[in-house]
Amino acid sequence: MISNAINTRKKNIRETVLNSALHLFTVKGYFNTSVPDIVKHSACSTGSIYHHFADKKSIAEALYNCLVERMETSLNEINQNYDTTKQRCYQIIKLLFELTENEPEVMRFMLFSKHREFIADIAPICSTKPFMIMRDLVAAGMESNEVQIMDKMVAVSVMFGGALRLIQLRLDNVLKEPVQDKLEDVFTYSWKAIENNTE
Amino acid sequence: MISNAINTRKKNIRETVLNSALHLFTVKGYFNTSVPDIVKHSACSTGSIYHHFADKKSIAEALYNCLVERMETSLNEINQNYDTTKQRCYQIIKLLFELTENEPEVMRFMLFSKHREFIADIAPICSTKPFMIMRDLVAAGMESNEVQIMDKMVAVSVMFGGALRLIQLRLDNVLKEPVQDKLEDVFTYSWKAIENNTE
DNA sequence: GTCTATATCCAGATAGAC
DNA sequence: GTCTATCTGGATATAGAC
Repeated sequence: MISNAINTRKKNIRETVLNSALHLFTVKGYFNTSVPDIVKHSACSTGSIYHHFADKKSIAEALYNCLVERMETSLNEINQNYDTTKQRCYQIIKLLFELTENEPEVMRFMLFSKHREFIADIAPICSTKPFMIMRDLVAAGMESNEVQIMDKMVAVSVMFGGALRLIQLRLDNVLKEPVQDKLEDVFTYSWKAIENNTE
Repeated sequence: MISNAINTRKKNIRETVLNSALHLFTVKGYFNTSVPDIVKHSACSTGSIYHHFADKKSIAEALYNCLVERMETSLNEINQNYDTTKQRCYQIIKLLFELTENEPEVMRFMLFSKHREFIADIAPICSTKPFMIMRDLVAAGMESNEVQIMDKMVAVSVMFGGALRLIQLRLDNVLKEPVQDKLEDVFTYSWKAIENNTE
């Protein structure tokens, strides 16, 4: 789930701990989760955990980097498999919505934890790398005349802001239905906002 | 700043503490702020603080309720002073953008702290009351034919998602310019997404 | 109502056997 | 590499003088 480690058979403490941490961090929050909590949930000993991770903070960091990397890979795949900006944007929202329903914990941790509160020097670049892919994607759409010329930050925010907002509402359980039910709608309207129809 | 207390002259510990707490919570985060930190910053003693607040959590609660209430008032004022959905949406985004630049701490605390992590029983209704005002506003726009008929959650998310996303980028310092510079653009494009032009 | 001094608890982290 | 037992600091919260 977390890593695509090679040695899947031998009990991998690192991975076990990361899975427990992901669960506990998203359910109780980082600060409400103690290392003893992780010990209990993962059934790994304190000693083992501290053998594999320098400290509690490092667990969160490893988790974060791992998930961001996975997201980056998925986004790059979408860029390879689809050619128009419109298709790519659609696929990205689809991916985000699927993740929200299938792995809400992952989504919650990636999008809505305040990482800066517990990860000391989060590389601002890394933190926003998936964001940058999306921004560049929209910018490319402007060059190919698919998207209206406008401020790039505005374009990417308008294109994905609605979907991200829906995800948040869903994770907060304000939205009761699966967020996928809204996929076609939210894409259609968000795209309508930025598309260039003065062809 | 925080409260409109009557007795502004006599040193008001409650208010002083709330101001310090807002500052510290947004800069360092709730969990990285200790009561001794608040003691130092506010220059109020531990004893005084615990005389006015049951515990640390209660400080955050008081702060949160106070800010949400203020926001609610502002939104209601906008509803009174403007009649079309379009104008109201514009004014709401304008308000949010002004708050972002003038009182970024307030904005950060309201929009992006994970309150559920530290406020025990946050009334889900209260937590989303400003959200509900916005939703109802957009819904009213559908009845008056200003806004296309669509799922209300989708509509409110698309209408305000872009602006909220820009605010987040600004608070995270990814966006370097004042977010107001984007006001006209983000409103224009977001509104374009949901407006009804089959009049 | 405000203060200082202090009790209590438990988190994060380490030591050292196996 | 994994474990149990334990240290230590600092956090929340209280006691009690003024």
